[in-house]
Amino acid sequence: MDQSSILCPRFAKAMKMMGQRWTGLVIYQLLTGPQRFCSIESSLPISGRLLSERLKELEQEGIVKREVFPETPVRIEYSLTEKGMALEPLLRELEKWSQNWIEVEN
Amino acid sequence: MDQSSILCPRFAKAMKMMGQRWTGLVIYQLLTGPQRFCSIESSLPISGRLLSERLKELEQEGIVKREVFPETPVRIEYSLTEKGMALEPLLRELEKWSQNWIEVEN
DNA sequence: TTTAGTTACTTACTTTATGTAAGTTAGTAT
DNA sequence: ATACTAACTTACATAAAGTAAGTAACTAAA
Repeated sequence: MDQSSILCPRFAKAMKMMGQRWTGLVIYQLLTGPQRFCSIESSLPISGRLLSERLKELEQEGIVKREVFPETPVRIEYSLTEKGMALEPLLRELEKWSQNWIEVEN
Repeated sequence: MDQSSILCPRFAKAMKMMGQRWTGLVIYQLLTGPQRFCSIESSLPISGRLLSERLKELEQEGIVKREVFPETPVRIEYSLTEKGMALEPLLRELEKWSQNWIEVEN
């Protein structure tokens, strides 16, 4: 478990983030536009507990922006920052790959 | 936890795979060419236990190919299949994104 | 002919992450 | 007061990951 070749720390960090359950799908969902908590929650098979956790992490990374609208009941919108938007090509590549190489069923 | 919009099952499956710890890094490492177990193990901070598990999963998905050379001691080489190679653009996108948007330290 | 060395794994066990469900907070509306 | 809503939290069970030691098959050295 000692590394002989050095992994680029930026790349390793990005991998650690994207290689976390739900992160990619949450960002993918936000590519369709700003959305509130319950909307993301119902578009993915993720629980509120984890969605809350992931959104917090993504906000800290500067990938997601959280905006509070003091309406009734309160509306909170999540959207992608420029850094988050920059992930679109990556997600489109995964989309393409999955269309070309994954068959469903199992 | 009910989905109102339907997630494409191919994309969801690809996400589940790539959004697993180490999967992306193992494939990234194999992009540099066929390699044996101990070589991958020492190039990433992954343990033998998990590397063995991931390689088995990737082999089952048809992303990685395992070849046994009955030398002394036995040599086993892992390489990417065509399906695995097709993930290169995706990994290059992540590489680019990380160079542009991630700063190291923390 | 014991002893040690090599690669490629397994097994056993601990810690961390995730899944599930119920509960909380703040602000109306009835 | 009671109920309703959105957005979370908390508590607890299960699954996945981390760590370290062990195994199998073979060779090479003492």
